[in-house]
Amino acid sequence: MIYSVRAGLLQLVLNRYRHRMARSIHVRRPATLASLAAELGVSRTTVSNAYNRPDQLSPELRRRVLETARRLGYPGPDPVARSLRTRKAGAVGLLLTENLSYAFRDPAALGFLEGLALACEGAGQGLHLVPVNPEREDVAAVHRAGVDGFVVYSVPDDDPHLAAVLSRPVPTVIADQPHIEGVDRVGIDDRTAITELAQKLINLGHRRIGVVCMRLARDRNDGFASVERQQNAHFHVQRTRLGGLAAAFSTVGVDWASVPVVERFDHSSAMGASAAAQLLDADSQITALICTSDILALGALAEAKRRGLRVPQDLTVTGFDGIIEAERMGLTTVRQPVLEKGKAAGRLLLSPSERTRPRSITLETEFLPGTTAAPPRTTEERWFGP
Amino acid sequence: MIYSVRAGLLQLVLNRYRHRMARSIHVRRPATLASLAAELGVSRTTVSNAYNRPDQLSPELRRRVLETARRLGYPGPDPVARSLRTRKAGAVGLLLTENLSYAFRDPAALGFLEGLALACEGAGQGLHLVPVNPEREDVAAVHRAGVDGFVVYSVPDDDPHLAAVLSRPVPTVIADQPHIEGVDRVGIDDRTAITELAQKLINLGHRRIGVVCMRLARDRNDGFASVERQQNAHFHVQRTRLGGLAAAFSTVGVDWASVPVVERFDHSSAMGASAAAQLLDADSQITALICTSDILALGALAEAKRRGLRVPQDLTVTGFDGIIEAERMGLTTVRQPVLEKGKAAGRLLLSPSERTRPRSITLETEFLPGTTAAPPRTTEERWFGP
DNA sequence: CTGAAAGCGCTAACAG
DNA sequence: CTGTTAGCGCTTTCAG
Repeated sequence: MIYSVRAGLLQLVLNRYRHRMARSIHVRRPATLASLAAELGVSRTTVSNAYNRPDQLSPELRRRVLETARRLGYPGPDPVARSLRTRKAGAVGLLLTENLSYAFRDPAALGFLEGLALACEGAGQGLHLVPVNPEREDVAAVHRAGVDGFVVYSVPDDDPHLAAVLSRPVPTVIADQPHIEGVDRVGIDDRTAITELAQKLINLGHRRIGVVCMRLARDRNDGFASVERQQNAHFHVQRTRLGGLAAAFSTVGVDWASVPVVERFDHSSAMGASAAAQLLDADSQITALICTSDILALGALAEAKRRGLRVPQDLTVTGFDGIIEAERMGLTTVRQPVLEKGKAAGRLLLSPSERTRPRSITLETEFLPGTTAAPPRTTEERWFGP
Repeated sequence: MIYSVRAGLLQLVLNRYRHRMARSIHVRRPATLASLAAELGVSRTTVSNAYNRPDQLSPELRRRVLETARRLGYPGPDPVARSLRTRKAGAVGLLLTENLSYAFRDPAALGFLEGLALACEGAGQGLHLVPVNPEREDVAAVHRAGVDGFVVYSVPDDDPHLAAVLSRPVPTVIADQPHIEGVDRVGIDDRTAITELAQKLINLGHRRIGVVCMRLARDRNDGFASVERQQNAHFHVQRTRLGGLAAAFSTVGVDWASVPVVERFDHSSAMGASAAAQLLDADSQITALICTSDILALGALAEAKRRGLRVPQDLTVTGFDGIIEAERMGLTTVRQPVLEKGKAAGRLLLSPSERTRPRSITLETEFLPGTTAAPPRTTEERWFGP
């Protein structure tokens, strides 16, 4: 069986290797490029060339070098030493706000990650996920990362990890937030996108609204957010979306200070549901719930259902992002091209960075009408039916 | 506003930094630990200590060092040089079969990734995703990765990247497949799990079955898989599951050679659907479709629906993995703890590797009855209704 | 096609 | 608490 043969071969290679290692550990001298050269009686350059520039030596000699390498258990040039010498690590670092694992839960972050991975793959670059332990502020991990550049995905303005990244002498691209002058950026026009959405609701007649948003700062505040807190939010995206809503609704006479905005630290649909509940409990006359993300909106939808409120007849709910699940549910939302965003970030970082930096890429968003927005019911309808 | 103040500060730091860089690029001599020491009139050790062992020098001197560093635009010890010296990269490499981006599509792979990321995070280690361009066999990326160890996730027996990983003198853990003697491993007992599932179907009375499986080798074969191909499959997991099914059904007199097994190269529910169609077209008397993954099973479910076949009354469908979507659909399947698997892989790699290697961790699986399996209809029922 | 020289930037003993 | 000494393992001109 072919399989057996191949597996057997692999096993063989492996055993031989382990054997060498066991010995080298003992001898305390794992083969190195220099020792290999010595053994062969050639210069280090030649051995190096055997690996990196096959055309720089005779096939015969190259064969001999490689053969001897195998015999001595030399695993090829050490990547770290090579990186030090060439000043190239062959990898880009990725910094995320949350636990690494958070990114694997949020569809929008996942889309971004996929796009970025695609770009890296295309360029043969590794993707180094920087471990950010949310408990202790372990900025050290940023300094330890051997990478040629960083992509920073959606962090607060005052993130210490971001500061650490910027202090490193490598190119950096920030996705979404924060906006920092002089640093390459890729994102969307949050202001325009949220304004369009707000206008739709305004046109439908909504004036009494409630807002559910993501965390506004690094401190946890699961509850109402004052106007001041909104304006001082450390997350550019949330700040802009709230600001856009405020501006839009103000034009039709809504006093923003009277609009309840509920914030949630953790980004999950369960939090969206509890936030919606808090809003509805505080003011049962609310006709529309505007959520700054689809995840939260999905939770709001669930809460509405739990209360027996029909959407959109009794309550309008909107989201933001355009994740597949939202689309499947017919959520009224704004779609942003997350995959493209990731690719663009990668391209920006890996492209031959001309001296024309900083560069900024703003991707298009699209309003998705969905089926969860409708004109508000009048008070009468509320009591006596449509 | 606090925000403005902080943002302003960051901006300041940044500008100063860019300024230095612009200059250093010109001078062609970015500050280094040595130059900093010279400037300060102290030894390199002292500067190094200022960063790595704060308790080894007076607070005052340390302050001076750090202050001068800032002034000179010294970004702190170069991570690559440090890695070369300390022989620690502070990161683990992850090798996946497919495009990096594939992992972000498959819920099972994603769960594994999350678990692994969690483990790395906990240990303050970075996670270096190795770029595997499926087109060209770019084994070089494996050699270029500056990591302290590798986790290999579910690759074929003869994967050249795996061979490259094993040739590197760092610890390695293989998740799922292949099984290689002498290499640490974490996985499940596929044989037992699939046997339990097969037994359930057998007990329900199924004898005429069809099987949908994932790719069996590195070459594309979207169609029926001969028994020989099944036995020679280069993917241990698929080989074992098919083998388990064959053994179980043979005990009740089913001739495995007569059981149609359809293979699909790409792992998607669309492929599951087309495979199911192929099976049903070939033999309309099939009473149960056994799929070796939930993704494929979900597709089979869709195809059954498309044909107006009721599940489980007209057709039994089973999966494998226990992804959330499958659970939501009530799929009869086997759940495996993917998150735990990832964590275990990370722990295994990062734990103080005693000389008791190789180690192997086998995680428990759980049969999920679901609602997509039922006794087959008799031929009479098929024609005349229940 | 091959070799000699010159570090890349840093840390780790081990003495003071 | 501070400095001296020695490389980590490799690539890269620049000559032969």
